[in-house]
Amino acid sequence: MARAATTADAFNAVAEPRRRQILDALADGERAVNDLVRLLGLAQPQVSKHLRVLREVGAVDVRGEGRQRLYRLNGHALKPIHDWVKGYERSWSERFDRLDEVLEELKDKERGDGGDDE
Amino acid sequence: MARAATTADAFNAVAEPRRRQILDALADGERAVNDLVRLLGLAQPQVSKHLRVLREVGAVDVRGEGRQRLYRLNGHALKPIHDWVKGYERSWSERFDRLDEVLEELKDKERGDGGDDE
DNA sequence: TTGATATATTCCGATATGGGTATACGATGC
DNA sequence: GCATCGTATACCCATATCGGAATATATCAA
Repeated sequence: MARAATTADAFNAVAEPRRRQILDALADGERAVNDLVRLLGLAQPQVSKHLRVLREVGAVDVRGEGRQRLYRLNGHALKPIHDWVKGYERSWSERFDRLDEVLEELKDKERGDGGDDE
Repeated sequence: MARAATTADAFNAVAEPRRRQILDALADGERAVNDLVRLLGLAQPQVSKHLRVLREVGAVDVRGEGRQRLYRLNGHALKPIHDWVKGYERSWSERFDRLDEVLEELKDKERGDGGDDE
């Protein structure tokens, strides 16, 4: 138990730049493995291995077509990432800066009125 | 060159569940290390190490206060993640489903007219 | 059947990683 | 100065992971 599993979820799958490249390449449609090999300039086994990881977290689907294996993006698996990181959007979005100020003011007011719990 | 660097960017920093927990814990304000230790139920050295990674990718800032080290969230470092994953939002958002249909129709039409390249 | 093409799997070696434990370092208090 | 608290670092170990090369598997062609 020296190291927690890593490639088991979308966050880890996507932590690898090559895998993000693969997903990006699949963004505009299905692609065969060799197609990706050419696009990414990686060795074929490496690509297959990355695709396996992406498959295991559900980020891509496969479909056999003759001797080819066509991979297709399944962005649904990325939703958890989006959901998580969205919570931090306020940290960089000016749109939220103003909102934060307002919330602060409200909190102050509540405290002044009769805020108690917590 | 057997393995690419991993913890060097925000994607990797955040791939580790504990580190996400730490960020989540910092969401509502500065916290001292021991505070996080208690909150996460991890050993102190582990927490310090995770904090180091988060610091190195800029996801947290530190401030010395007496013998304490107060860590504060810096969500700005997470923006690249948000930006990247946002591009895939259409994959799960129904709001985009209809748009995709329309685009498909347009593509079909173009092909019928005089589509050629690729 | 044999051969070629497309892809997946296996084995290997190098390295990064995370947890555990001990220890070093810095600030504070006595 | 010495003890203590809060935190960071060093060291070790087990394992995961990546890339590379070789090989296995599947499909199609002749």
